[in-house]
Amino acid sequence: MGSGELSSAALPRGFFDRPSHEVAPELLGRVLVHGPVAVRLTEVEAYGGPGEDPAAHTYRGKTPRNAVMFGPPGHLYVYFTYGMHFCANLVCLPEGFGSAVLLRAGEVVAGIDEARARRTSTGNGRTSTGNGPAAGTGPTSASTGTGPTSTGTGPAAGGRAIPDRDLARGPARLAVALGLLREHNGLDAIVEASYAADRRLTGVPHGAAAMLEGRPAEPDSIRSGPRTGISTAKDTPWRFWIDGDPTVSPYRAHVPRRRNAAATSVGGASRS
DNA sequence: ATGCAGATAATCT
DNA sequence: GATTATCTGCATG
Repeated sequence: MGSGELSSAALPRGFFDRPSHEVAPELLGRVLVHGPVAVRLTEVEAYGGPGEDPAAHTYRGKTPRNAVMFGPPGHLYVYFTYGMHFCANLVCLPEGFGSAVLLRAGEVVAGIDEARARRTSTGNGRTSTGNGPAAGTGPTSASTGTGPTSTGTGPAAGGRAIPDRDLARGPARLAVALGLLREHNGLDAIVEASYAADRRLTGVPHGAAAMLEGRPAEPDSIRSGPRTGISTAKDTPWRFWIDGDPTVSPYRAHVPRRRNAAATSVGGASRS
């Protein structure tokens, strides 16, 4: 069916009206659409509610930042972290319960040119550190998704092109590829079934999001393990991924960032 | 292939 | 003031 991925039905809100650790594994293989870009989820992490999950943003209760997590299910919780990155979650359980699933990685299945442009340029608040805008002229479409080709096409002299598998490999990269920013915090990812039937979601308007059924991952292919980048609750195996999928991000243990000795010194006469 | 350090700002104590 | 649900480039083996 060619690009059949985008013609799958929309997920109902009830799908997210469950504990996040139950929703998370079933989210693998599903497709999140935002404007022209669609991503097939291959890696996610569940985060629980107040008092039950020390690693969750909601552990200490409701605050202005995590308010969306306490709202109705199926909405996007987008937060800013490390002074430069956005990460996207899908809210679970009914209003009043603060839990969600962090979207850690996926495969871009539509709008690959747009996704690459966002990841390449300084587009979404990304600071182009070392490499400049690369002046990349539009590479070949390769919209079929299949075909591991596209390697040979000129990556623009001077700057190497981002491999397809890395476009949404990691939570911050996934957010950039989908064009999710602060303003999309709270955006509803559940669309009306009638809308899905009429438009077939082949062209979700810019600014709108939609969760599609996609093709759920085979249960036998799902793996689980400890969550990434957290300093607490390291024994809770609430990270789920599709075994063998090249877009799954490598596991990285949390490393306490080495503080600047001068900054922490109490009376430190440390001169720089 | 693996490891480290820097960037950079909102949020919470 | 410390921490952070991270990414990237550069260094080393």
